Amino acid sequence: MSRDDPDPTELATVTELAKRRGFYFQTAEAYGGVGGFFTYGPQGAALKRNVEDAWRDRFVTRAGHMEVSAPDVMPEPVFEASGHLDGFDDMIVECPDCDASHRADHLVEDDSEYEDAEALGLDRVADLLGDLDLTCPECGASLADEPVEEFNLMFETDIGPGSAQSGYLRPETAQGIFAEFPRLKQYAREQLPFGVAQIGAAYRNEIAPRRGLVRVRAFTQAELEHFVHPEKDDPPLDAVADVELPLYSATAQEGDGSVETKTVREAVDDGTIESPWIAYYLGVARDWYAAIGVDMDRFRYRQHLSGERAHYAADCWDAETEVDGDWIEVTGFAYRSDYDLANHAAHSEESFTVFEQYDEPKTVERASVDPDMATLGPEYGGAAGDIADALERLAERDPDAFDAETVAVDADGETYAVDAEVANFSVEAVTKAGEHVTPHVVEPSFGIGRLFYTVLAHSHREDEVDGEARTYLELPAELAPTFACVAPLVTDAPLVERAEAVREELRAAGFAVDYDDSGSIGRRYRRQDEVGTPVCVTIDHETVEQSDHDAATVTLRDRDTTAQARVPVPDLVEHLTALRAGTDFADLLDREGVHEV
RNA sequence: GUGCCGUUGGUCCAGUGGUAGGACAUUAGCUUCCCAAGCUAAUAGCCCGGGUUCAAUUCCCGGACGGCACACCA
Repeated sequence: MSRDDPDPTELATVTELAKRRGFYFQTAEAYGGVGGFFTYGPQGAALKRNVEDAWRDRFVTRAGHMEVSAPDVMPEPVFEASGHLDGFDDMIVECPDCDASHRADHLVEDDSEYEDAEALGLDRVADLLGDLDLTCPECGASLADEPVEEFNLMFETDIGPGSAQSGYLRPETAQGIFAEFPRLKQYAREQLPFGVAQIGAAYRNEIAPRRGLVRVRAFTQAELEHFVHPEKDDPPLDAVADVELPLYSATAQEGDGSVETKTVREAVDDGTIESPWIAYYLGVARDWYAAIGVDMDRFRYRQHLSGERAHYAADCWDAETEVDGDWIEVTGFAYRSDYDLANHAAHSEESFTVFEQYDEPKTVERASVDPDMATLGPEYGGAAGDIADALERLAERDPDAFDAETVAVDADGETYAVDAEVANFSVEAVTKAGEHVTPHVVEPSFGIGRLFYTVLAHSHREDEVDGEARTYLELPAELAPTFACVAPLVTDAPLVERAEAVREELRAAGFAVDYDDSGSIGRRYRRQDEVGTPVCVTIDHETVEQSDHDAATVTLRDRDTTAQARVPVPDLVEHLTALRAGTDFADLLDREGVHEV
């Protein structure tokens, strides 16, 4: 399957397999189901966990970053600061004739000079619909007197009894990192750069959940917030310089261009990717996607068009995979500058900067005042405080003003002539040890559910074995929910006993092992194939008859090729460990004690 | 959220104004003994609420859920 050959039934195939084999299914089906919510079944939960572990391994452990776990519910002020409370609001107006609903703010923007109609508020936008004589784009009916309703994509909840405090289910995990930045920077000893990751649930009350796991109301995100110095930190580009990226640039999307493959280095040098940090992560992520089983023929990086880019993001790329004939966004890579930290700093009392010490302290001359409030207070009453502040600003701006007998300052709209002596003006040498820096943020934000869905779809295979149709999941061994299935060839007591012993041994060694002694061996192999179990271990008569019990051999059967090899039982753990780490089944045959069947 | 279509064992489907049938799957037994074989048997279903009717899984209305299109996707 390639992008030239989309399969419109892929969604149906994956959904059917998912339900039947316990990967995922709709939540609360017993109660009619609920839109946009899915429950991961036994195989799915294991596969999802393995995807998360693979992500953690690559983007946290190997990168030396830290991982945190914040609550799903955060208090309202967090989302006031992040902009979600306003920005996540949609202003909806319904057409009285055809019932189509539209974004009222967009209609106003299209027909007026306003660029951000949402900021005008509900009432004003409702008035504008009438003032501008706006009509329904669908049927042309007048929208003049229609009510404009607010729809917030965040789930709201009350914290504590009564209406004490409002909280929201987080619409992205990122804010749980930004809001805790003051603590996290302490932990990182204020040393840039450092990265903080989080894997967790996020919630959006989508208007129209769609297409299985693609658009849901509760989903798992894996986000990394890499805090870097705005000028001084550069990514280790050399590590990924030669990684080839399928890039679908904004220019290509606007013209008749197509996906162009460039190395990370080329894309940075020719300016296709503006931010070296983003380029770095596109490179790291590309190899990671390939490793977890994303089909690279059905993968691309798409640059955001200028219109869809958030205003704070200098450069923004999405990783997209093709499933069921459509491209879906699985990761967003954004250079968020200091947008988030600056906003939290403005809304809270905490400091969201790190203190960067100079190599050498710098001494600068600074003019300052120390107004004599005992004089100012009685003389100017309530204005005294503002006058003192004004004097201070004036000292910084225009120190010469204090040379005169009296100083003129503006406060509260009036000009006051203050005795220069009362201001206590002085110029002193101040030693600066460093400065406060608001870090910039590089954010790769992964949608685990969509990746999970992509991996399922892209690993799905159909072939024929001995004239019989077969379906299997070609999952990377590292990701397989069940790693091995142990099976007695037939249900004779000695074979069953031996098989159970092997099963226990492998489980004790840390493998996810299934056991199956039902029906014919072929049927059992097919069952495991369907959930992507990489290897089956079969105990046969030969196993129990072999005189040297410790050297008895079993059959290993490979999922992808159905090839078989005989290996001694004592070597099983070693061989399976190698397979799980990515060794090819064919390479097992070169190992001592192993032979082909 | 709007429009169209749909919802029948675990899964995929057929069908009916008098409460249902297949295929696959599952379980048990026989058989077979390294790739979904065969035979026998068993388990298991009409999305929810209201209406029309002697009788509704079937017809009508509403809801939930799903698919497609449009809208939406910070």
